Amino acid sequence: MFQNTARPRGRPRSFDETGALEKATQVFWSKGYDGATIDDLVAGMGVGRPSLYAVFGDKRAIFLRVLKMYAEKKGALAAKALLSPQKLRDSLAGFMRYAVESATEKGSAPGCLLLCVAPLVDDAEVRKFLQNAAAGGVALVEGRFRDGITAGEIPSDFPVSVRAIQVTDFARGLTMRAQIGTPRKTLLKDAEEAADLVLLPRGVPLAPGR
Amino acid sequence: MFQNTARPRGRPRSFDETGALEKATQVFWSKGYDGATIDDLVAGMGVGRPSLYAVFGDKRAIFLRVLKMYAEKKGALAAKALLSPQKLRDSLAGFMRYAVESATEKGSAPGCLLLCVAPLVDDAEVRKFLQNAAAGGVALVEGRFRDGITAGEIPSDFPVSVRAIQVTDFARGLTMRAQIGTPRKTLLKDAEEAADLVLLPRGVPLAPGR
DNA sequence: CTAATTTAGAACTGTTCGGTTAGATATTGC
DNA sequence: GCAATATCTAACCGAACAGTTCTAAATTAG
Repeated sequence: MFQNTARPRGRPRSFDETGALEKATQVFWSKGYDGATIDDLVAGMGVGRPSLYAVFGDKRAIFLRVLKMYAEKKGALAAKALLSPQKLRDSLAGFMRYAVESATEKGSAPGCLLLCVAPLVDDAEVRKFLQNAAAGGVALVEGRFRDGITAGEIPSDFPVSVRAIQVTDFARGLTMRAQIGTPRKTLLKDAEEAADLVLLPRGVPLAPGR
Repeated sequence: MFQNTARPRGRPRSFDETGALEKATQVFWSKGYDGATIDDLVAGMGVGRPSLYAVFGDKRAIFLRVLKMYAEKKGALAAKALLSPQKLRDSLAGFMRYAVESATEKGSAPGCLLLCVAPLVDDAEVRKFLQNAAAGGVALVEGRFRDGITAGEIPSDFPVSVRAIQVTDFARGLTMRAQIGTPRKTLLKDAEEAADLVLLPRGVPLAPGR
């Protein structure tokens, strides 16, 4: 019944398109954009060279598709971590914990494709995509803060926009430290501290006059 | 009188060694490590190909020297921004402002060699260097916090270590956002907000029970 | 002025890379 | 079974690249 698209005529492909892209993600992730050669992709994706060009296009096209797939998956999981029903503080901690965990995953290179690899690609479309993705992340956190206001977890004058940006900056910082080899355990602890920090009430300055 | 090293015998060099390394910094900064070819370095440094190999060694060796020179310069300026005699809050803001300003400098690529380029280099020595540099940055901020305690700007139970890490994480986040094209003005404003945040007193939780 | 020494410039070499082409292989339609 | 179609394997091609070599130029020592 699900044979909706009648099997195409010629020799069937020996690879799965999205599966190949997921493998390509690993290649770009571990070798970077410039560092990844076509041969690396051919080997890593399990797709023959001519098929690679025919099906996906050149390296840039593959990278863009990888980037979009990666961002979608990562965004969905981040949203899940952030929006699952729990206390605000735990939502924020979960969000940053997720950043740390995915950046320190065994089997993948440390760091994050969106944060550590893609920004180095000198390409207008990539840049634009990253800006949108970043804005989306902030919006997600902002939304959670606003829900927190509705739920009475934080006061209605809580500086939502500012703190949302700070949460994402923290996630960036944690991810970058993952990339240079900071152990997961350390980063998870720092994520908890960060969650506490961004919820502190806007203060009277510490030594007011000096 | 300062002709301490008697002029060497052969044909004099047509380039200045540290000057060439500074130009190499720009090359790596704008093109990344993998993206920079020897020809790029030859052109950018104003050094002939054979001289480049004779004097500096291969690309990796050049990069390591560039990295050390860059870190030394950047570290000194960061320390200056952080330790100049002013209120603690302004020191911290100055530190992060400096991160933003150097990451959004006109004429250089956005971002930071230590943060955006070097971590992608898959090399044990580079990794080690980056870890030390990161630790040095935290230590610098910690020192400033401790001075603040001595000066009575913050209470003696201020969580120095935690907040120092958070300051550096913020600087990382701001720098990464610079790289994807966030305008300097925005980042400078965020740096100020970050300085305020990391000085907030360790709080009683907002809605204590839930 | 001449020989020795060091760098500069240009050309050379083997390798890797991106992208394409040609022939073999597997599948569908009839 | 046979033609048509689509993919796979392998080889190929020109360009770019890293690293070296060879020769010309600039300087010092004597």
